[in-house]
Parts: sequence; structure tokens; C-alpha cells
Amino acid sequence: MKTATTLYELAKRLNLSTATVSRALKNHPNIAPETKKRVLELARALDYEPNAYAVSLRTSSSKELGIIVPSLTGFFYDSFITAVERLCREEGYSLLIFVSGDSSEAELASLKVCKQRKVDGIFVSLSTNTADLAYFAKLNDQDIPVIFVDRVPKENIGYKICFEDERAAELSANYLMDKGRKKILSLFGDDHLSITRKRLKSYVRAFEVRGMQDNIHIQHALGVKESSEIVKDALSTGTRYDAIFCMTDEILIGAMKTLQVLKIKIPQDIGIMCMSNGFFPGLYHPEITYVETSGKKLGETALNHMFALLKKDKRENQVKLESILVEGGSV
Amino acid sequence: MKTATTLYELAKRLNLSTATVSRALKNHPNIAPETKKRVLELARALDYEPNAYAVSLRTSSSKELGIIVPSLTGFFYDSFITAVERLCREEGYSLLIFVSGDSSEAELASLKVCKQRKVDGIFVSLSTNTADLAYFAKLNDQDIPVIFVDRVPKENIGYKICFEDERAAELSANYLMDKGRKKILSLFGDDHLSITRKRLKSYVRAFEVRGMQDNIHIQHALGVKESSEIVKDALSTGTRYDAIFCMTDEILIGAMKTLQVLKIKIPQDIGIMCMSNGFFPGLYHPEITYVETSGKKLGETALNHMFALLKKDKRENQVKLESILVEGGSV
DNA sequence: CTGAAAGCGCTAACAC
DNA sequence: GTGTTAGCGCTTTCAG
Repeated sequence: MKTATTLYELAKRLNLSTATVSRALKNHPNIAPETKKRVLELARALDYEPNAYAVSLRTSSSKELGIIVPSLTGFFYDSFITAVERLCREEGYSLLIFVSGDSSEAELASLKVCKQRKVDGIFVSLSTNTADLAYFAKLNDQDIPVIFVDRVPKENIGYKICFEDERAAELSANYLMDKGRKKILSLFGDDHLSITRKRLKSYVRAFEVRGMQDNIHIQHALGVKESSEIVKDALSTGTRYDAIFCMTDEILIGAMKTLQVLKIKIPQDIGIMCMSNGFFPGLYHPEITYVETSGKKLGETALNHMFALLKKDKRENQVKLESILVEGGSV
Repeated sequence: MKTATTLYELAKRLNLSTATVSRALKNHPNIAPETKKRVLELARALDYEPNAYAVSLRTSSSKELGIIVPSLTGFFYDSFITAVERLCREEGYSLLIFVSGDSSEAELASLKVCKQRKVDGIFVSLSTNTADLAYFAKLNDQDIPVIFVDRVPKENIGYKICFEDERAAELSANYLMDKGRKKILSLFGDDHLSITRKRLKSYVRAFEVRGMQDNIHIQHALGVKESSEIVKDALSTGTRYDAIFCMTDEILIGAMKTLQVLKIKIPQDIGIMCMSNGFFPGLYHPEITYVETSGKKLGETALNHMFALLKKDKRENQVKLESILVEGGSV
């Protein structure tokens, strides 16, 4: 095993001090061009790369960010993380990833690791059952910015970046009404999440505003399978639904499975729409109409926010991302 | 801002030396129970957590692993990474994630970061166009184990963990022949990848062995869209295909899109099968028959391998994971 | 323009 | 059972 080249080694070989070598390497103003050249050459030749731990220990800036998400699997966070990772890399940051699996214990453990590793900042999308935000507050006290994304807490803590959930739900509701749908099976996610409640509330309100609150039937589904079953049960009750609204991709997928099994035609027999990152709606034919909640956009916004905070710029505590409606042919 | 508690601070408050405190904290044998108790109590009270940089610098072990994948998006790597992350966390390791986006430059840059951060080991699934493996060799020289997963190089370098690709392709081929399919549109991935070539070769061979090499028509598709178009074109040539084989989930999704648009019935009009992680085949009805390439299993195997290497156990250079065929109703 | 020296927070000989 | 000390590799005053 060949041991990694150190600053000291470069200095020794060049008959310079480590200070000079260090300066040459990060083109400090006052350094002789000749010296700089020699240093750079040897560094390249020996494949020198600074030891990140020594740097961090000295500068107390880790150039690492932590990201904690409930899952990675295919619906949303993949594109969110992809966006975050790319921008991080471009700015010389590295990303520590943690998957909480919707367990608040795992979440807390990950948070502790973030603290130990002295990450410069943390992105969190809360797990379903997180109740205690004390630790998050503690991190903020220690000047480690915490940015909540998508699934944000209702408490006033840290920074929050999420979609304009109320507006998005309202958009969906109005679209369905405008299309003349009168009997809408409306499937929402986990009722514990504030994101669900926000969406549900303004969805219902939009129907009330137009006096059509009796046109919707609300149900909650926790995953693909449950959604599939709820739809199956609902369609067998005799009620003639003319549309289905799905709050997430998972719910959409479950619903579509049942519709396919029952050979129900879209949009003739029933209309369907959802809120989505945009990938899954495109898999079907006709493509599914959806209100976009883009993981990429969320990632980019969150990262810009983080970089600003790290530069000590003041930033608003909450950012809401606009949603747009993308029409397929499903309603 | 409250600054983080250090070992020195604990020592000062307790009138002990940092050495004693350090030992108490990691229950070293020779330490007075009473002392240990006092230390532990104060540490808890002050929310002490060791500075990971100082520890790493001192012990030259980072307890971080790097993972470099071509993408995160929904087909395979999400479940791979989820499995790796969970086991890492359980063993006190953290995961640095890098998404190469199939660019070998990004891959190299990520590799350098891994080296700077002195990760203890690296997982890589190669990007499509990686030609130069020199840097990987260098890492191995420096005793940083590199484990290639799924998309492994043909060269003899590092450690490799992948599916028994030849066997999996053969399994598919035989299944299609056994089902009496005679005109099979066979869609494979990027021809530059050794994984594609391995699969293709043994797929073709399996047909040759049974004298049925004329039953297949090979095409290469790079993504969802291309797959969709190839299928559309192929079906419009007049050739009456009775089956489609898809080497990946992306290819499956593209193919299915076209079949849905053209209202082609599965399996009556045409049969279809694929190689997959298992999620997407379940979205359709009937469910798609597939040969399983489980990201979870790959992740678990890779991580066990890594932990063994880190403990300096000898390990075989190559592991092949068995594949099984999961029947849906699509052929 | 360059060097000497301190020190980031921790561990591990080596003493006692 | 506990303390002293050196040092991991680097950055950064402060001198010159």
C-alpha cells in the first residue's frame, strides 16, 4: 500500500515550508509564480489531494451536506436528490444520504450523525410519525441550517420549502369541476402529514365554494396496494364514480392497476388525475393529467436557499413553489 | 450560536484529563466505574458528540463509504442504495452519494472526492462510457477497496458483484421458446456496456442451441422513448411478432407504452417479458413476467463483501448473484 | 514573498 | 486508574 501524499511531503521535496506549499496550491496572491509552478507540478506528479479531515478540522467547515428522506423509491425523492447532488458537486460539496424509511428513530439517529460529522447544513423531508422537533431546534442553535422540504412541520422552526399545496389542490379541484365531473372518488395520503391535511382542506374548500361539496368522496390510502383496494371496493359499491383524484403517484399507480384489471376505459368510463412529479403519468395511455410537484425544482430551490444561508445571507423562512397543471388525456 | 461541546471541555469541568474522559466514553477496561459514570452523565447533559473529523484524522478511518451510480431514477439503483444505506447505518457507517449521470468525467471527479474524504471503501456502477480505469487501480493501491456492482468492467480490477447475467438471459430465452414464441422482438440496452454484451451473447446462444436463431430480431434501445419508437416501427413493418423481450425496465416501459397506444392485447396478441427489479412489472395487468435482478439483494451482498474487506478478510474477486424467473401473465 | 509556530479535537503510547 | 504528551494534515496569523 502506497500512502497518500501530504503537504509536508511536498514541502520537504521542494525545500519549502508547508505554509508556502499550501498557499501555492490555492493561488494565494503573494506567491512567486515560479514557486507556484513548481508546487503545482510536483503536486500533480505525486497525485496530491488534500486530506479533507485535516481541512475540516482546521477550518471547521466540512463541505458536506446531509439529506434525510423517507424513501428513495421511485416516486419523487429520486429526482429531488439527483438535483441536489448535481448542484452540490458543482459547488464542491458532498452529500451524505440517509433514508429514514418513515421511522422517526432512524431520522433522529441520522440527525446525530450529521451533527458528529459537522455537516454544514441538512435537508429533511419528515417521516410520517415525527413528533418531537427538539433536536432540529438544537441544530439550528448550533448554526447548522436545517431546511425542511416537501413534508415540512407546521411548527415555526428552521426553513421550509414546499409546494403551494393549497393552490395545487385547488387547481385540481377546479379542473375536475370544470370538466363536469360530478362523482369524484378523492384519494389522499397519510392523514398525519401536514402536507396531506393542507391539500385536503383546500381541495374540499374549492368544492364548497362552488356548492359542490357533495360531489366528492374522500378516502385515505397509505400505499400502492391500499389504493388499489380502495378503488376496487369503491367501484363495487354501485356508486357510479365519474372521476378519481389521486394525491400522489403511489395512489395513482394503485388506482390504475385496478382500472386496468377491470378494463375500465379512461376517460370514457371514468376520468383520473393526480399530483405528481410527472414520470408515472406519462407511462399510461392516455397520459394522465396531473398537477406538477417537481422534485427537480424543489431540489434546486432548496440548494440555492442552503447556499445563501451558508454565505450568511438572510433568507425568508418559507418558500412556496408554484404548481402547474399538465394536461394528459385522462379526464 | 452555542459552540459544540468538546472532550477538553468535559475534562475541564470534571477535573480529569482528556485521555480519561475519552476512555470512559468508549468503555475502556481500566477505568473506575465511578469516573465512568460521572463522565457519561456530563456528556449526556451537555449533549456531547465526538467530532468525527478529529477522530478520522487521528485514526485514519473515516467510517464513510462512497457510492457512485449512473442515476437514481426509479429503475434499480433506488432499491440498491436503500439496502446499502440501511446496512451502513446499522454498522455506524455513513454514505456519500454521487450520481454520475452516465458521464465518466463526473465519475472521475466523484472518485477524487472519495479519495480526499478518505472514504473507507467505494461502490461503483460504471457509467456507460467509462474507458479509463487507471484511477480505480490507484485507489486499490491505496488500500481503498473498490467494489463494482451491476455494471462491472471486464478488466480484472477491484471486486465485482453482479448478476449471473449469462444465466439470466438464457433463462429468458428458454422461457420464450418453451412458450412456443417464434418471432421475438428482442430489445437490449446500450451496446457499450459489458453487461449488455454478456446478456445478448448468451441470449442468442440459447436460441442457437435449439436451432431457433432465426426466431429473434435484435435491437438496441437507450431509453424509454427510444424503446417505444423501436417497438412502434417494428410493429408497422408487417412482421408479425409474437413476443417482445426487454432487457431492462426502461425498455419495458417504452414498449408497453406503444402496446397500450396500439391497443394490443397481452398476452393474446403478443407476449412480453423483461429483466427487472420487480416493481414495474407489477404495475401492469396482466403483470409482466420477468427475470429478477434485485437491487436489494445486490446491495446487501455488496455491503457484506465490503465489511469483510474492511476487516481484512480475504474475499473472492467476483460474486455472481443468481436470478430467478417470476411469472406474471404476460407471455 | 516565505517561514515558524500554534492549534483544530481527538487517540494512544508511555509514564506513574 | 489516570495523566502527560505527541501528533494526525492542514490553515493561518505573525514575523521577517
